[in-house]
Amino acid sequence: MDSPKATTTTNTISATAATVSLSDSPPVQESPFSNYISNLSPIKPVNTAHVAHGLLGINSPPLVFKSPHTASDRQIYLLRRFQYPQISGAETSKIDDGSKKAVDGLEDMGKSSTSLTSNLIVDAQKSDNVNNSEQDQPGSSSGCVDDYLSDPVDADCANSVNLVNSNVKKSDDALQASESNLTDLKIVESDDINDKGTKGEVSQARPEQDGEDPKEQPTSETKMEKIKEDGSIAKQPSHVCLNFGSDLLVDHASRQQCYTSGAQVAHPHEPIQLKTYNGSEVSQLQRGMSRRCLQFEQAQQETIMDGTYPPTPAINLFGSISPASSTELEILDSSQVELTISPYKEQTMTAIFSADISGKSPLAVSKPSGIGLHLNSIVNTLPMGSSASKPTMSHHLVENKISCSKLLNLVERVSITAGDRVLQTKASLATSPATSESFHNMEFFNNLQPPEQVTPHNKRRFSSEHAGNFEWSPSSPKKKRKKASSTVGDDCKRCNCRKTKCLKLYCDCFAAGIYCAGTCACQGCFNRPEYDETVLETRQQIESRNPLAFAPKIVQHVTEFQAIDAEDLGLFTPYSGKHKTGCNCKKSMCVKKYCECYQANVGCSNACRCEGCRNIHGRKEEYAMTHEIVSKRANEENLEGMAGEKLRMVANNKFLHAEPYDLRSLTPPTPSFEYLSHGKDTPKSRLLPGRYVLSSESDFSMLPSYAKSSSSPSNSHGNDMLPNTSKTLDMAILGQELDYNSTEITGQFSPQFDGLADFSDQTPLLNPSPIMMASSASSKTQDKANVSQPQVYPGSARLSPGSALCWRSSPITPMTRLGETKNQAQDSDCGLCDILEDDTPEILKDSSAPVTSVKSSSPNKKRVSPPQSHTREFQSSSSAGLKSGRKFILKSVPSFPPLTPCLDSKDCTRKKC
DNA sequence: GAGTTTGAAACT
DNA sequence: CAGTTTCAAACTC
Repeated sequence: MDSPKATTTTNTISATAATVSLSDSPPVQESPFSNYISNLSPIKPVNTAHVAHGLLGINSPPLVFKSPHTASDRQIYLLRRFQYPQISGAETSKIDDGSKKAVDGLEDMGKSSTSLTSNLIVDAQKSDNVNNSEQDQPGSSSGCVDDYLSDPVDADCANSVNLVNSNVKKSDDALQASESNLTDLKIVESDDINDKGTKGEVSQARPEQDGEDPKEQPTSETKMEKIKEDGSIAKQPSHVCLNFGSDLLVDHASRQQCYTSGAQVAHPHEPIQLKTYNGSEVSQLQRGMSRRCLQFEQAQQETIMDGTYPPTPAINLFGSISPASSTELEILDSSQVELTISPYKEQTMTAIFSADISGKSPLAVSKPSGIGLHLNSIVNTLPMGSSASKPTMSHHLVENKISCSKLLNLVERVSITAGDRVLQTKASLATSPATSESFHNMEFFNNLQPPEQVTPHNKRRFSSEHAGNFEWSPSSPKKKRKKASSTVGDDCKRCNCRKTKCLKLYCDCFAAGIYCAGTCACQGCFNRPEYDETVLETRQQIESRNPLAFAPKIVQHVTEFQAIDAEDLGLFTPYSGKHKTGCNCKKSMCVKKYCECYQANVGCSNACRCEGCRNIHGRKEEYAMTHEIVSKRANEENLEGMAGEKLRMVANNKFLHAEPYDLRSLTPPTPSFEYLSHGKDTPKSRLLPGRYVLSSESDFSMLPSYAKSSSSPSNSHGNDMLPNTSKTLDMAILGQELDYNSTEITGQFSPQFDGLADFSDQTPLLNPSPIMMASSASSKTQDKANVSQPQVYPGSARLSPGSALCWRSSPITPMTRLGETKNQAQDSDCGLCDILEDDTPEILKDSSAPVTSVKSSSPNKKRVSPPQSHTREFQSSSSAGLKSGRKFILKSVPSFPPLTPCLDSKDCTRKKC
């Protein structure tokens, strides 16, 4: 290394970077150094502006639209040049003349970028998602260098991306090539530094980097490090971002990156947008990080695009997909992701992001095609293989969270919200703080993915559908065949349809509102984005016949939390969920996957017409029993008027998430427990509790995916009142429900509960995620689950409101609904109630009304009227009242006394009875 | 991997 | 609404 030169150059560079950062982030370090540098380089101001552009640019279709940024970019570019030479070491002098040499630098950049990209690509390939995104981009911009030139910002981004990727991924090769790239990297770093300036603390970078990328740096990194040191800025951020991006596929990655700043992959398109949004918001938290992410992402995209794989090669993953479509899809996904992410992430994050996302979404919205997010599938998957689906979700979440936490300290929040898994993942990450986050992320992903092969999943999820069917169909029929197994990791379903063209409910994908993916072995599949119209039409037809056709079959009572925990523990908590329509098994005795209840890990309920039911998750008989018991309790409690108090409590928002847990623990004592214990398996005991006490919880859990987020908002209403919260959640969750609910509500819990629930499901939630976001992304635990699921769909659903794919999520107007949801709170409540009914109906219904089948009894009405009135009074604002009525009763028992005392007393009383 | 079984979805 | 057929997954060998 040219120590002297390098140092000087580095200093200058760092100074410039610092200045830039300063401009961006006012408070950033103003060391004499930076000042000096600032004085030296007039460019600084430009950079700052530039940065801003970059961020902004990110928002918009990233790479593709470069022109706008040119001016600022160029300036940056110049800076880069400076850095570039510096980085190279030999060319320190260039730094000063960087502007002059800009052209050369660009060329070099291009080369380096290409080399880097190639390297990166390799690494990226590791992270399929990243690659995919990148590839897509390439298609758009064939010439990296040119692109850079045209858009300095992009170039920077690309460079940064490359650097980041290299660092993060440790694709050593990339780094080597990066010498030339180093300049780029430096530029990026400078940006990072700027960001870091504020985040100096966060930057763990160096150590990590060094450790991570011993190879990489030979020159560039070392220089970079020096620069960073000089600037006292850590490079890590960039690295982090890279890492995240890679892991996260397109959407998630980008978003995550922004948030976490760690995402390696950075999906060119979406990520950028995300970053921009995030950046703006995040800026508050950590401007530097966000910016970096954004820039990096862009850069990556561009670099990827430009660099090595520009056009065709990139196609590898998505190649089949049309670039435009892919981009659009990605965008959509990103939007979705954002939504989902937000929920996953902490509320704070979510709140901010959600807002941003919403803003972004528009962009994404551009494309309705997307879609596919399979709320249904998700829902189904959760129950089915909660573990499987969750993992994926958790992964994303975790990743996102992780990055965020590190950067934003969101981790804690995440950990809280997230289930054990998240925590674990975080822990793992945390464990090796020194190591680059990217590493962690990488490892993390690897670990996570391995089981199910993240790449495929991710692909599906992210760009999923797009790529999916097209070229990917590598999956052997077996895979497809094994939905269950397949579902494991992915939430995605695989079908093997031959005659239905995947346009009937026979097709799991279609039924789940998801487009068939490449992993599907279907023949003559029309369930693809390409045939959106056909799909939508078909869906409409089916829905016309059966409005609930696409509604989730299973209403979950169990909270995701439970599921997650159970999974972690190896326990399977079953679910308090139940099959809406019930099964009709005659030979399988509900102990095989032929039985939808069993398949969903749900016990059979009154709705089932099965013969010789032996469902380990809960027998039909038991269900009835528990139902009765519950109903009785509820009635008693209701009578007591506990509900009223509880409602008040809820209003206070005192009880919230915690309660559910507590309730669970508490609830056990309740008769239901006993019953359950009888029931079948120990697990049941839990289940039952979940159903009863949890009813509220269960609601959460069920809703969680969608509603959970809402729960947070609902919190205000009063989480404590499980019912209330559940209601609110439900509301939020089911945008559709809201609509339906409203109608139903008016009707007061008309017997349609099932229908309602179904509606919620059916009606495309628009996007649970959006709802979640809007509602409140707060619910932590739920958020996780929710997030995971939502993420998948959100994008697809959103874009194509019409797209039935998302119907559950009700992609249609998630955002609007959100707002609506609140207003419609009442409606939502109804919807919630419906859901709840489905979920809790048993209990609640029983409690409130006869144990018999929900529909027949229309339990809602019974209870609802009285309690509702109360609830309404209390919570005039929200419609929760209706549901609250039911739930209140149930919940009231546990929640009240919160818990122990009351429960005990109650239990005792009950037992006595 | 092929064939059978099963139950939901679709049809009449 | 009930019965039958069709379908694809789940299961078995």
